Amino acid sequence: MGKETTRATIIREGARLIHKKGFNATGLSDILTAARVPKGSFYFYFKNKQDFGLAVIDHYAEAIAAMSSISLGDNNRPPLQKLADFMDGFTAVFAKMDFTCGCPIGNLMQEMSDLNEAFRDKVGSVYARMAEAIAQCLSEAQDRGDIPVDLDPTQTAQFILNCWEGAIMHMKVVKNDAPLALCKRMVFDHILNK
Amino acid sequence: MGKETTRATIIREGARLIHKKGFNATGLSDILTAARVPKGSFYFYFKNKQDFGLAVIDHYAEAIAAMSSISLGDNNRPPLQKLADFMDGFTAVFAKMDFTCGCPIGNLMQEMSDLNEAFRDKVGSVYARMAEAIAQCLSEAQDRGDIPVDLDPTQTAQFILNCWEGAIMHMKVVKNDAPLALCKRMVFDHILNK
DNA sequence: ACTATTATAGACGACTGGTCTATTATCACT
DNA sequence: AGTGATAATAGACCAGTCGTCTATAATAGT
Repeated sequence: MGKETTRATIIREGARLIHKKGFNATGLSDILTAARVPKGSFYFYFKNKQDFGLAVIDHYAEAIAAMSSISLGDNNRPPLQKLADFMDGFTAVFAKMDFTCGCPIGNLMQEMSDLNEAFRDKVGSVYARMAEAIAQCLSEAQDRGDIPVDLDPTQTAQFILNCWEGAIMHMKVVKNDAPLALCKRMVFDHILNK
Repeated sequence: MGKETTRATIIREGARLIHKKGFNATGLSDILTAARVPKGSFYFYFKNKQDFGLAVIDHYAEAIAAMSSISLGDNNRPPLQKLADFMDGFTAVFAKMDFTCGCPIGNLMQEMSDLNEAFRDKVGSVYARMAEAIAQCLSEAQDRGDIPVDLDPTQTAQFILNCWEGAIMHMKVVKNDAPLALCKRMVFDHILNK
């Protein structure tokens, strides 16, 4: 890979700032200063701020997919261990950021769903893909008899992801990993426990 | 009393708009136009926008407490029924708003925790009080032998509230009550089921 | 070497944000 | 009623917003 394109730099810096401060609280000037790209270039690469925001969501989706596949994609481990690794992996990432920022997709779901239909559609489909990845994992666990047969993998995955996002939200307030640890324990002890 | 209402009107309209669009996306002009209060008056009643925002959080706290006590405060019903009523009550409110807006406290937790320490402290304590109300209810249920003895009411309440907030967040994207219904079912079938 | 295209540069405008000072209306009390 | 204090309003103010525009520089294709 050669050097990063200007467009990619804008997206990367924009993603970082939007993750930290939210979409509306982040100005184009902030982003362009951070990316050391002049304002005039921005409108060469993007139609407007919304168009740019949608590209940032794609960036988040890729980052989350990459991060998730480290744990959920490791088929040398049993499915429930993959799910535990998934949670532990993200917990470690959040800890490294001092429990700030939270989930970029979750943040945009909250902030933008009622403000912008295009955002809502896009974050919704990213969220659905995250749930599918977990559902796939649960399905494998069920095939091996590791979790109860009466659990619907799709529904259960959806619930677990929602719990997890709720825990992340709470984490942003208390600034420690207790909500994440609690979520993991409750899910494994009471939902996935045979 | 007349002076009180002007201030109260600003808070009420501000709370409505901030609930709908978020704190940063809501301008003072929007609020003051809606409240039919001239712009100059605002800084007579509030020190600045942050000071105003904190007052709006208090307003939300009161509204949520009032709404919660309808269900959780009705001691003629068994505790688990109170919790079910609590969920059903909020589900009905959300349905009436076409599943927009979500939880005003949850929204501000997401949006403001990393932007403003005073907001973080205040929404955090409101959130804690919500969890305590549920914990109290679970404790009653435990005393009656309605839920397993090994459940810690405080921790369990925290988990349930986080799940619920995660479900609300998801609701805002899918625009139906499925995440709320799923949350209720999973909590009652797998966490509180003896 | 000479156009076309791609990309950079940043001034500029129309508008909105929150904030503040000056001014007017209202009230309590002699 | 007249006076002083307080309640409330009016609107100026400027920094900052997104977005547009024209001018310039670098690169590619013939």
